Amino acid sequence: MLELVNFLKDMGYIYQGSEIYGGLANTWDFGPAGSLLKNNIKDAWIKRFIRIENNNVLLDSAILMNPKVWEASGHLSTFSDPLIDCKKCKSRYRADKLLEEASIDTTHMNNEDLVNSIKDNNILCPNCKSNDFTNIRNFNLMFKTFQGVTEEAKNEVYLRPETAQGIFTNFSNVQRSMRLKVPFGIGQIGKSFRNEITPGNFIFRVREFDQMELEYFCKPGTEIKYFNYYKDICKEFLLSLGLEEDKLRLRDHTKEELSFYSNATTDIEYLYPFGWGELWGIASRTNYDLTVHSKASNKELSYIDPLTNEKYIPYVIEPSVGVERLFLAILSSSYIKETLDDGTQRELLRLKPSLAPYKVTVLPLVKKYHEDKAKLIYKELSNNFMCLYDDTGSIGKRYRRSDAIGTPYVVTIDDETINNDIVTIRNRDTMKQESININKINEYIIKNINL
RNA sequence: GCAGGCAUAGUUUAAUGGUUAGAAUAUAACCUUGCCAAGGUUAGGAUGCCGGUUCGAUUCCGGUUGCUUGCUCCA
Repeated sequence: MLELVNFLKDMGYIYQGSEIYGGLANTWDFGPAGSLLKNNIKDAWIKRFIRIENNNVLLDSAILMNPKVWEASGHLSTFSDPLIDCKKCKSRYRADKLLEEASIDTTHMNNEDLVNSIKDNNILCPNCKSNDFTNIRNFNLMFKTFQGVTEEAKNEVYLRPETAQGIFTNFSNVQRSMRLKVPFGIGQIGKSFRNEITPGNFIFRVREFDQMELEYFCKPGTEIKYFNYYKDICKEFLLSLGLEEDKLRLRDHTKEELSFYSNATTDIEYLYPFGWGELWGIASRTNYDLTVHSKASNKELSYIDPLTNEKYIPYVIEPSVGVERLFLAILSSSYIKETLDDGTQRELLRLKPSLAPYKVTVLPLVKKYHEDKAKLIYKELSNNFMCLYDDTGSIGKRYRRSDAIGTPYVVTIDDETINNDIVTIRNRDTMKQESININKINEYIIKNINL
């Protein structure tokens, strides 16, 4: 993992956030190569879940929303933990967890009840066995900020902890303006923010992250069919991005584990360098979200079937994946240490060509003879792909550098190019070289890259 | 948030209470080279940050920040 982090920094993929000021915990910046890869991942998702699935559409809703949204969705109350500290040994616990461990039902308790119950039942600190606890402090996972010029409570707003609520609140707008018939889906890619207690594992758990969420609305009773359908295409999508089948597993949530609003949830997990971790959550959320928003806003959020005139609140299937987690999974599986014939090792990224930040590296075989022509070809190819130009060091070194950053093709310009317009193009995966006319380069690459 | 460990060029590292902190690799320039990390010359680049002890601190002490292992937690 540490090797990968260093390598990614070296290749311009990921740097630590605010590095020159000593960093800021768990923030990461995506460099030139990383930001291109991130965009390619998002493009691939849009292609598969919005373009190819014909009845799905895209949305880009605001990060800041009316606080009533979070009240209605339950995030203000249930998205927070009641934390208490032991005054003696400074250990920190969740008050409800402490009581539940003593088999006490906390379902309807507020903070005051929890404190009293801990006292009444003489619950001891599991660490030092004392019974001297602080009061409960609510730790809400949502970031709070202020809208407007004064920091008054009435202007409090939250950074969204998920993109989904922007979809639910726009359900009617989207359905009517695009004249959509159930079943249909609304997808969104955007930043979400969670003030996690314990972030870590590089970019796996961060406080600021990109989500790619789809809410697929369907008729009640058909949700399991679509739930299974999306489980399949999510997995198929991951395989198409180059993840290994034996590093993926589907894990169904048990009844106890299921969120209160869900009747089925499956996590697709990936075997990261640090172990198995959740990559993609696919949840059947019933009609919970639209129902609570309909009640809280006093707006009709149901759908009338145009054929049967049946009126219902649609059920929803939600496949939700974090871009950073997918990014890390893709890089983990493409990062390869290869031992060469002479015994030396090299590191490279064997990225799928469609995801590679740069598609072609253009090299003049000898700088002083071939530079002008090479630059001309580089400029021409840049009309169609992200390209890199490299004229420093030996030709072999430049081939290797191109491989390291994950570029699938190298075009080399030599005397043949100057005299006859013939270049050498080399494929990283097959290591095969071909001589082709400069007019055929575009065609050659498009043919081999599934854009 | 608690407890422990760690912190020297981009990376891997050496050394030291006292002269200019040494190397490898990477990077850049020039020469050479005509298809897979060749060679030569040269250049830039480091003791995380703040404070204390001391004539003098990268070294000792305290704090802080970051990383890391365990605990806690992850609707």
